[in-house]
Amino acid sequence: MTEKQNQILEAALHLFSDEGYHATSTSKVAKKAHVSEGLIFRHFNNKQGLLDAILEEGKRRLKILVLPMANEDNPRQVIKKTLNLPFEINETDYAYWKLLFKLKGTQHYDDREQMKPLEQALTMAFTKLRYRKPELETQSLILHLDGLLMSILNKTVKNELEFKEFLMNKYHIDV
Amino acid sequence: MTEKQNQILEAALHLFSDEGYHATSTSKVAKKAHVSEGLIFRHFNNKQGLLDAILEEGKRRLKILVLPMANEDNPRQVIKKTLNLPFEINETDYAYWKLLFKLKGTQHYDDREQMKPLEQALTMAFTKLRYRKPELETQSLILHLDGLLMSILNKTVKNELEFKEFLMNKYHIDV
Amino acid sequence: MTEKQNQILEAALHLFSDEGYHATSTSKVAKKAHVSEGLIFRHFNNKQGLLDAILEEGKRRLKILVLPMANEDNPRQVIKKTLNLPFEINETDYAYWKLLFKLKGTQHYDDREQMKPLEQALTMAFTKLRYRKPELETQSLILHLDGLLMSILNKTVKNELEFKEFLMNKYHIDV
Amino acid sequence: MTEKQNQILEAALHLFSDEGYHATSTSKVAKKAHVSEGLIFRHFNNKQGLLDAILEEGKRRLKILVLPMANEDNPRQVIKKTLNLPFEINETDYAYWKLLFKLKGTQHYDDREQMKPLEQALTMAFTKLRYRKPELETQSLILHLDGLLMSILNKTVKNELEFKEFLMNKYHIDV
DNA sequence: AATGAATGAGGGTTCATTCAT
DNA sequence: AATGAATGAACCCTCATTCAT
Repeated sequence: MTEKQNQILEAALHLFSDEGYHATSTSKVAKKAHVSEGLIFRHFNNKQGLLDAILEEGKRRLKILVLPMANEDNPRQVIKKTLNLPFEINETDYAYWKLLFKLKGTQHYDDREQMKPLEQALTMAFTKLRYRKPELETQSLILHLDGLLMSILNKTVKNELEFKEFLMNKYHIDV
Repeated sequence: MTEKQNQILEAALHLFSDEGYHATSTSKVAKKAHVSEGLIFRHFNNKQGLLDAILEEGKRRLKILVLPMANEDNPRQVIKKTLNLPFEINETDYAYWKLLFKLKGTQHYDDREQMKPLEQALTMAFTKLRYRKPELETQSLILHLDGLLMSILNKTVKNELEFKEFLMNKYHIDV
Repeated sequence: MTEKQNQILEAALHLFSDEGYHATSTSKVAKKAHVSEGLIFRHFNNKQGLLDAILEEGKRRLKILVLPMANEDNPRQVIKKTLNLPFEINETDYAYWKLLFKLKGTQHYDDREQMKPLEQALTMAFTKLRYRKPELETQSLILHLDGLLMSILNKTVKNELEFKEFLMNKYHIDV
Repeated sequence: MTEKQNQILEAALHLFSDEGYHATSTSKVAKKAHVSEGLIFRHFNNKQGLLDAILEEGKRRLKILVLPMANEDNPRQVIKKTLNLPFEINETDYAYWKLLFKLKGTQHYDDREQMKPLEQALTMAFTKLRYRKPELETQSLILHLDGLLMSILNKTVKNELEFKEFLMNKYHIDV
């Protein structure tokens, strides 16, 4: 992965995630990456190939993000870390998430595969904590997270900290 | 609103919501609506105008969807109806929601305005039911709903009925 | 067939036949036809479609060119008219022939179909004139014609009239 | 002439002659020659230079092909060898001829220079054989040959052997 | 109101060519 | 000599939009 390839990926990631895939022209990407337009096609074949490369990298990052939960034994810690996730998202991951949400339902990209370990960890945690329906509990928490994340990405959440505390309380977790 | 105008709006709604605004050309819309391309511009000025008209209609529908909750006095009924919302979505509204989710973060369309009545109704309900933090409870429920709706629109929900029951139980509501 | 469509076809015919299909850009065609580039694609779908339309018209013209021979009973007249063909080619047909020769071996365009009537007429004529091997005689004459035509199109023939007379003599035909 | 230069020339020859000069990209040539694209330009300056080199080699080969006729004293042998020419073309020369026919009328390449010796030999032969118009006879035979060659290159000749015999007979030559 | 021909800007992509290594 | 990254112009084509009818 050369320097210029990274510039292209970075520029494309931000443009795609801000304005959308179809609304972003390859020439805009080239300009933002300070690179000739032709270079994009030399390295990624075509625009879709560029998107694919970005999504592949996104998968990698998502896997890493989910790792701490999968490796955690303490059930309350699993839930706590999960709830913390949307609030501790960093600059670059931020863009990946935004892009993923935008592509949902159009591109054939399935993030559930990456989510599997998280689901399993959560179900295990809820089981240990003797919740009555651990699978549904997991499903519910993940949907909650999805909505929350989307809301954070669109900057429509006001009282972040207070709300996080509230969620923790719901699952009887000390902050 | 003439017959042809409706054909255009309908065609555009489904194309925009399925493939996305930028991925849909006005010529595709015209073809699907069995109408000349020029007519779109006569009636809606430009492509953005077409989208605006659709969103306006979406607002109207959203308002109607939210009405039953705003008019309900019984707090448990408010919550119940709210939770039922994503499971009872009809064919056409379906497309509107999908479109709205796709536009989130790009188009300057604020659906919170339409959601206000629902928020108020829920906060009122949670207050009546003596929840400790009614506002946060409302926020949480709405995020939950958002995630759920998105998941339904992308057809990634399996056990719909069971899950609905589970949610109702969370809020101590009989089905 | 509108006026502008004709302008496009004409411009393309001459450019394709002078410089070659691949060496001619659609923008050059548009410029020469005093027409916007987009119009080419509206009317002919794509560049290949433009070529196809030209070839179709070429077929039509070729058919007409061959008609007099097919309808002639007098065998010597058949041969005479055939030999006259390459010398009496008009301005526009000229371009068609040139194009056809350039496409030979690349494009899947078979002009033999159009040549069939000529072949039959010639074979009939040679039979009537009691040539020993009429089919081979026909084949030979047509190849001769091909070479001659190609040479004329490339302007490498000097003594046209004298040469025509010579050919006529070969087949014992009075000029 | 290094090994790689030859690979390039060979690859280019076949691609140019099969698909045409303009339809063949330098990258395709590089790939087929198992050579980097840059090398083409180091050795041949530019694409046109590559074509020129091929044509130069073609001239050389044409000269050799024509040599036996120029050196032949027996007039019937001159004609016989000439008529045999298109039927005995070898694999590589095949490609050269095909390319030459494709370039006719576009590139400024004059093969008549190379044909001169053949023309002279033929004219001499026809003179010796007391044909009435040796020059025209030569011209006719060469055109015939051209048409025949083109037809062979495009694989539209069926009964090669029979036809060759027929031609020989025309010039009273025993096979 | 409605059509569809026509436009010109911009789309993604390929091209011949250059340059640092 | 040889590579392959990099360029920018040009390629074919699609787009939103306008206009005459």
